[in-house]
Amino acid sequence: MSATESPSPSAHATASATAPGVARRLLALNLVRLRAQRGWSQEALAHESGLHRTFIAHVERQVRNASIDNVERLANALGVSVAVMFQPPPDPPAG
Amino acid sequence: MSATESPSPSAHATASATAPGVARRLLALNLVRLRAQRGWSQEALAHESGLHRTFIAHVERQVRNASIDNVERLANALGVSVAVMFQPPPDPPAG
DNA sequence: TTGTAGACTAGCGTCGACA
DNA sequence: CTGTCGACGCTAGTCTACA
Repeated sequence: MSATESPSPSAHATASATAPGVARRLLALNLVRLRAQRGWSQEALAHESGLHRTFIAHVERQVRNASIDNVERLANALGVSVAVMFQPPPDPPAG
Repeated sequence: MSATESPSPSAHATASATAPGVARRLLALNLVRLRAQRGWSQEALAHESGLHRTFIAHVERQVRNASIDNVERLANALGVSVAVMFQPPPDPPAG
């Protein structure tokens, strides 16, 4: 592991990188969207994911930063992959 | 919001769904892979992501369940999207 | 049905040190 | 350079209750 060959990797903040909070937003957006597609209520999703109702509400409002373990549980309840939870919206409303 | 139209959505545990812990594993796998591609050490990635060295080590060993905010920071440091962190491996060595 | 507040527990995430 | 233990602060996550 000769990482010493690695030159100075920038500083520690790549401006071109993703903006902070996008993950939380994407998660919330996809969460509401997917949940609406199932026609489930927050309570239903909470039951399916085995989490609490208040927690689901907070995640959708982006007032809470969920952990991987729970994000996976949410995706699992929605029948989707964990990766799609952070996927950008399918496409904007064209009409 | 007439979620009442939604009948019994299974029970609460879809066996066909993703197995528990895949997210943690995928994150660890991609983390090591991406980090190796950059030729960075755990310490370097820790510096880039603004996180602690011990935390990076734990995540790679799957002994820790990181939160979205930190996963995004990791992906950010690696210059990739948060979704790719949970993406399955490209493909195994065919040789 | 959903949002929010308050209190509580469990675990995340940091730091320092050693193998 | 990397893995791991001990201690500590902070907040994720739960539960109850009200608007």
